[in-house]
Amino acid sequence: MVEAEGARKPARERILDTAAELFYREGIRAVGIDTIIARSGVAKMSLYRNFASKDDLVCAYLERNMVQHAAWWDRVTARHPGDPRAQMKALFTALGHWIDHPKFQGCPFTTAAAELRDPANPARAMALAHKRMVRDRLHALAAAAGADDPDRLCAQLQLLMEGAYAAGRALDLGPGNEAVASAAAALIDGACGEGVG
Amino acid sequence: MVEAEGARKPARERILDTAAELFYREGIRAVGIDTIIARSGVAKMSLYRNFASKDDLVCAYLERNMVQHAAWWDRVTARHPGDPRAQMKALFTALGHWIDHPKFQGCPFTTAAAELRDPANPARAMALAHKRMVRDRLHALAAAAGADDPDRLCAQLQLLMEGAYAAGRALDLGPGNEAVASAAAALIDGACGEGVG
DNA sequence: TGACAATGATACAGACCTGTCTCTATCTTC
DNA sequence: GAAGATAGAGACAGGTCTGTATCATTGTCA
Repeated sequence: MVEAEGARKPARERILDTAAELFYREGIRAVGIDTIIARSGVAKMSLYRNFASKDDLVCAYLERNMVQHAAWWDRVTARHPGDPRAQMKALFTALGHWIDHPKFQGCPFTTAAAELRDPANPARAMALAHKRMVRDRLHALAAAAGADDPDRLCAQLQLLMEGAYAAGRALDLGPGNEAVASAAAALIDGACGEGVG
Repeated sequence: MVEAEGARKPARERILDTAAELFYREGIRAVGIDTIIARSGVAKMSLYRNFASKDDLVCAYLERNMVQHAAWWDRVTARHPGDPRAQMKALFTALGHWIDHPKFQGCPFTTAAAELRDPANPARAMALAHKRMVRDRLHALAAAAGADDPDRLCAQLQLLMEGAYAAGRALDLGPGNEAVASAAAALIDGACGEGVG
């Protein structure tokens, strides 16, 4: 049950690691199965024994990203227990830092939805479901912070969040972190009353 | 020199019309040459006689979108001559309406950049150049409106703009127009002083 | 009528992509 | 050592994609 430290990872993990890196950096459609197996040093049949299809692998990639995103969210908000206003601001400050990271390539879910337009695609459905989950968590924070209109603040903040992802990926807007955090603070303070900071 | 009204459009225009519709609705990589020629009722050689390659056709598609976008921008700002603050607000109000249109599928430039990751791709370069042009126009408006920090306001507004494009395309955020316009107004008024409306 | 340009139709080459099949090698567990 | 699970190697089928080549057709203008 205990994995030895130096042991080689099982094929499934190596495939998923490689696929995640390539899908994120180069795009889902741009990365073929052959590239993934070559880069992960795995036989093609090992891939198809672990994943039913490329679509299935893409779903596993998004699934893992959802877990990582939820952990990131929890980690950031945990720094301000019981203070939803500070939690929201901290999320956008952290987002501003993240989009400046050299490996940043935009939101993997937004990108996946942009690449996979077929409404029947399960990976697309996962991406949209993730966005709804983010909206719900944002809405809960907005309501807990006592916003005059939680619906409006939630929508405004999600617009800002998507904008930060898009701007950080494709644009050269300079250091975007300051604009992200300051815009979020302006919207939050405007919606919750200036009283508490 | 005068085109007859009922005359059939030349092949080049028919190809570009069809390609623009399909590229925008279904994505660039998802639409093949064969689909474009079948839908536009054109021979394959007519396409390759007018465009050197698919990449060239994609560039022509983006080029035409740049012209249309500039015309849209001019049309909206012309409604408030000499009033840069009202011009900025009007742009975001119009953007909010546009993203609710049933045919809206996001920003064609952002989507193109998401689909075409190769830095050497000329279409990608065009998309990024367009974003820089938008930034410059926004910055000019922010400065003319007397913003305390035009750089910051410009960056904030472009984040919001990209967010509106992303949210309208892939998400079901409900009527986003109100959130777009209200967030823009809050940021603009906060940066320019509440005095003038 | 005849020349010329633009266009349609269609076959084809070469590359790439997903997914399957077969055979072999290794590793664990008894 | 034997059995069974896991994985590597590589050929292959069937489809799609871009781009080229060939030949027939239409429309225009003189």
